[in-house]
Amino acid sequence: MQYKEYKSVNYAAIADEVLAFWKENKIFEQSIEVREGSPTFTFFEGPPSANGTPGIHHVMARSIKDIFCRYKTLRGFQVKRKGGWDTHGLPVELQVEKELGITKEDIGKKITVEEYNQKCRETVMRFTDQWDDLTEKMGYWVDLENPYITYKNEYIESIWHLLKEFYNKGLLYKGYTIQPYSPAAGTGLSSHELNMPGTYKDVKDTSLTAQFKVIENHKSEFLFKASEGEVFILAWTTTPWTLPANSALTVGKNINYVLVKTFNPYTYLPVNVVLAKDLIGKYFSEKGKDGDFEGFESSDKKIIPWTIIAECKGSDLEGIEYEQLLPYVQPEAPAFRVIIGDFVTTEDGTGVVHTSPTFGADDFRVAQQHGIPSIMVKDETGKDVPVVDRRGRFVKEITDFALEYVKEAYLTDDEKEAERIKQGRDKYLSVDERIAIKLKTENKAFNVQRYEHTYPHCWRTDKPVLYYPLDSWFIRTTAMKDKLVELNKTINWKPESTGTGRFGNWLENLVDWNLSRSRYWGTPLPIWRSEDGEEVCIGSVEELVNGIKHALKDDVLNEEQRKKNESFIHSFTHSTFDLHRPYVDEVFLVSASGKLMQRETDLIDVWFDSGAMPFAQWHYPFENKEIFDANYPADFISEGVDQTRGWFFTLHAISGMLYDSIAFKNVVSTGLVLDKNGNKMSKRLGNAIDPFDTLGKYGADPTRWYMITNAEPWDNLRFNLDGITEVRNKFFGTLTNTYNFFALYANLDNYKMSETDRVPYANLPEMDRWILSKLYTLIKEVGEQFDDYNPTKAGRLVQDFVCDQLSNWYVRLCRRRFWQGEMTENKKAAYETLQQCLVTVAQLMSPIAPFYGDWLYKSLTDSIREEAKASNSPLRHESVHFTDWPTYDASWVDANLETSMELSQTVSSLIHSLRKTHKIKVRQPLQRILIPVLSESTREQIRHVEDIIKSEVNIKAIEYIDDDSGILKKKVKPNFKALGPKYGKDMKLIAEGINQLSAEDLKVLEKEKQFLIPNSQFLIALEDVEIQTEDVPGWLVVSDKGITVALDINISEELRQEGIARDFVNRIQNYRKDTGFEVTDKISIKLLNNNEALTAAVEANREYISQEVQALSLEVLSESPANAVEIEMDEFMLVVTVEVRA
RNA sequence: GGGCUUGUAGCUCAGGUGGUUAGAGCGUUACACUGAUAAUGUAAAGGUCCGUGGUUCGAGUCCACGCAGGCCCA
Repeated sequence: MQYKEYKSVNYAAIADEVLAFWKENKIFEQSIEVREGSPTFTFFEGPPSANGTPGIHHVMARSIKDIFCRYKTLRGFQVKRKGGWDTHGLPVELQVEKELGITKEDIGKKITVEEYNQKCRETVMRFTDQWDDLTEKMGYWVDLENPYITYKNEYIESIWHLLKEFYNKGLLYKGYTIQPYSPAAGTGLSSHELNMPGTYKDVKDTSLTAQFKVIENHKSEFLFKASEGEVFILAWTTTPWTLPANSALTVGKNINYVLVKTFNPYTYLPVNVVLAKDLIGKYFSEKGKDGDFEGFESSDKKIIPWTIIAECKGSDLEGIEYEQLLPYVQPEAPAFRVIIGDFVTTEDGTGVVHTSPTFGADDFRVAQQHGIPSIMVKDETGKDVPVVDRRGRFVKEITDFALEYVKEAYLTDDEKEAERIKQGRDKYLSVDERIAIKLKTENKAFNVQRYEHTYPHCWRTDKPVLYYPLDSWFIRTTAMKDKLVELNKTINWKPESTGTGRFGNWLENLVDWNLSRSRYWGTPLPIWRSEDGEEVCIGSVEELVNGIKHALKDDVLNEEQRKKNESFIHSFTHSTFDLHRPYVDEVFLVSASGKLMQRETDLIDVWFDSGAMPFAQWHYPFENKEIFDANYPADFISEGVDQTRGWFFTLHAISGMLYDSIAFKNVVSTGLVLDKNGNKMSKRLGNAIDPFDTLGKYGADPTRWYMITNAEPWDNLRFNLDGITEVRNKFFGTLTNTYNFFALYANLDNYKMSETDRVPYANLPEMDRWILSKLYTLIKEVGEQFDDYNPTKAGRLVQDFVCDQLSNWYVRLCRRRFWQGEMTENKKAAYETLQQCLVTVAQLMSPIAPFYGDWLYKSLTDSIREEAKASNSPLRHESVHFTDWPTYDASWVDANLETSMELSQTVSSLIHSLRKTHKIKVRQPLQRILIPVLSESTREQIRHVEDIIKSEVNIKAIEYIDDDSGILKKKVKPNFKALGPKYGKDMKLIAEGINQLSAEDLKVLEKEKQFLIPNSQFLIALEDVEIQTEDVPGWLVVSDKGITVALDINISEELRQEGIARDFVNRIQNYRKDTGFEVTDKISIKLLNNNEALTAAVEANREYISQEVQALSLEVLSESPANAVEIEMDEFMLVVTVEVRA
């Protein structure tokens, strides 16, 4: 037996079987070895974190990665894919804390940093077994023998090298970010701490709407033209103490603003103010609208008149300059202008946001984007500091309020009393209140109110937090923004919108990358600093060790520091050192001027870890320079679209900024895997799908095929197990059936393919040429889709070919060729053609369904492997994954033939439809069909496939009628596409005219190629209409896709008898099968003559019947034969004996 | 609140540059076929193309504004 036959197929079992084969023969390793010396195709693995268990979405994401690596291997590239593990970061820390029952506060108290980090290191790799298992079971080929692991010293050393590069280029600097800060506790608060219950409290604060006086110039001209006198922009704040630090006003680009003429409610001076149109009602009463301006001065001033004198968009206000509101401290660069921000709303205030980059996170970001400086003062060491100190007090430069707490809550009762006496008032007035008073008197306040809102408080001191600038280390991405934007344009994004939209916008609005994290488990920032700002950035372990040695020579260090340094040197010489905290914190260096330098305690953002992987995975530049050079940048990466600002960005930023290169050429950003109802999967909700269960039950191939072909990778996938069942039955079932059909008969015929001895094209039957034409077209299109990184379309093409063309048409129509007669050339051609189709399908599908593809390939070709090896022909490979992608050969493609076959399919379908409506079953032969054809080429195309149509629908003859026959009725339809551009508005008239054309008119049109629509001046051309045939009088007619078919349903006696004979054959065949006869058994039949019509039909078709059922004799008896059985036929009762003849 | 994205049959999805009757598979129903048979074929039913406006002779397709879901960011 050349070909294995399979009774029932379990796709999970196939995967297991093939996996065992892969493992035993190291097929993955070989698939890389066989391409040694070929061009490389580089893939970067975005590392998963192994501290969680894998989910079904990982199967999806990794299938995408796997597909293109396999595809490129087939295309002749060597594809190395190094696996990796992401090991640092907050999730690991949180998990450890949860398991130990501790909080961040306890680190260094209940548990040492050393122990804590040790615990993290153990935890993070806890689930690697599960991950490895999934990787294997889903058929993902990635090198897990030598993965990169981000916590390794080598990895960290590479990162340090990169950081030093940034440092040397002046792109790594110490700045600040705005973070929640508790002056009372003297510490920053994490978002976690801010989210603790009870931190947000309702408080009443003094809110203030300030008037910012606009400077008249060309930008603001339109405001002054519309008004007389001074123009102010109104901005609202609940923290008046931040006003001395104001350096910009932010408006919303699309918000509508108005200029209102009115009076200041405190000074009663005439003013013109700008605010959002939607918020007019908050500041002005309806009574004062368009009120009496003239009489205001002499009135009781209870109703302030106002009127709108101009309107504009926020974008019109951009760039307008204004006078500094509280000019205590001058900025170092031009400030005080209107900028655009996306966080402005019209829910509160005036639709204009007072912007202070030192005391607001949004403010900081938007100011940085627009190059607006912060209001800062120099401290005693010359360092820039904000106008509020770390205890929450104004600095001395804010003269009116020097050294006063900005929040009343920071004062004790005693302090308050002392202040009250100093102020000389009955009651202590807070800084906010006194700023309000000051502004009121200076005609700079438009509205002052007590305002109740919720505000976060420090969970330890219960005092309000400040948003305050805290030290942070940054990478100056803004300096290289243009370059990053330019480089991005050379990346092929799938889908494009992620690249231009989400990623492109992100780059356009770039702010400096904040690297600092105040944590314990991560890559330490390799910067050592002295108290007065001398610093060194360490770029390698060697540098560090040299630095330590140098420090030890000096006498700056104390005894303990020396000891710790020596301890590090000791661990280094014994190769037990660790670049994590706390060890690196215990390294003390000495600056050039002989000052002690300690490490900045920050860790770096874990995203830098993953973005550094192109370099760090190879320990570059300390090792593997050649490998790195050959594998940079990546040809292809793929991750979830949520990584756009994560991994995609960090890869891009590091490569772009340091090496002026993109990090990846092609990127597929994938969507989410949702549950079948479109909800996010989560273990908590219990709607998560277990990947191991799924793979075990359905097999990796149907699972992967379903995920890939159901939705394009970048769309969200609604994951439904029923979908896998469908794919399994429809696609894999059909394909396996087709293979089994091939194997069954090939084995019976003892057929064995040869790669060289093939039936030449000239001798191939039409059917074979057709399916091969389809096959070559398929090869081309599938390749194009894979090249375009669209696996969905590639898979769907393969699926359609297998189900619709190969199985439902080629095999179904060619069945006889396989089972009848001796091994003729025709039969040989059928085997060869089918086998070629199947082998090719195995190749084309193998990137998506790697186990099944290999299984199919091997089932089809194992029997000739030895010969193929000997002759070094294409099928010599043990695995489909070593083969070469089939070459597209246009000479096999016959478009004309493909059209013909489509016509035959259409015509057959039409006749089936007619038969059905008239309840004439296919087994009843009919005499003829009539096909009206309007062109000779159509006639030729149908004639080509006449035999196929005839046998498919069981008719004797096909006749054609054309114009000359005179019986053809034609229908004419307007061709809108052609008419539209010519006539436009007159379309309706013309369409009506065309629909009313008579048969005679049509004739004229066809003859003259043009026609004047009656009662109009519209001269239409032949191509302006579509002419179709409609009716054949006296026949049963149906049309579709421009083809009309008429069926002759007269059943002659002869046809009727043939129909009966076919029915008879059918019953005998069923009987043979039910009784368990072998396919090759010859039989004898005895039939009781109990009906003349039946007997006559049998007699008339004796030869046909005998041949079909392999009867050596067929007797009609007048008496019931011995051991007769009764078989029902539509109108008859067969009484027969059917016996095997020896 | 902002950016990106999705919305077509009960379900999952197709529907270049606008062209008048919007398709496929699954599911449902009916019928047929019967040496691929735990397979296969044919057909029927099933649609406010998310909504509202607009552009156009003509809109599922283009534009605007909404609604609903998703992701990321605030």
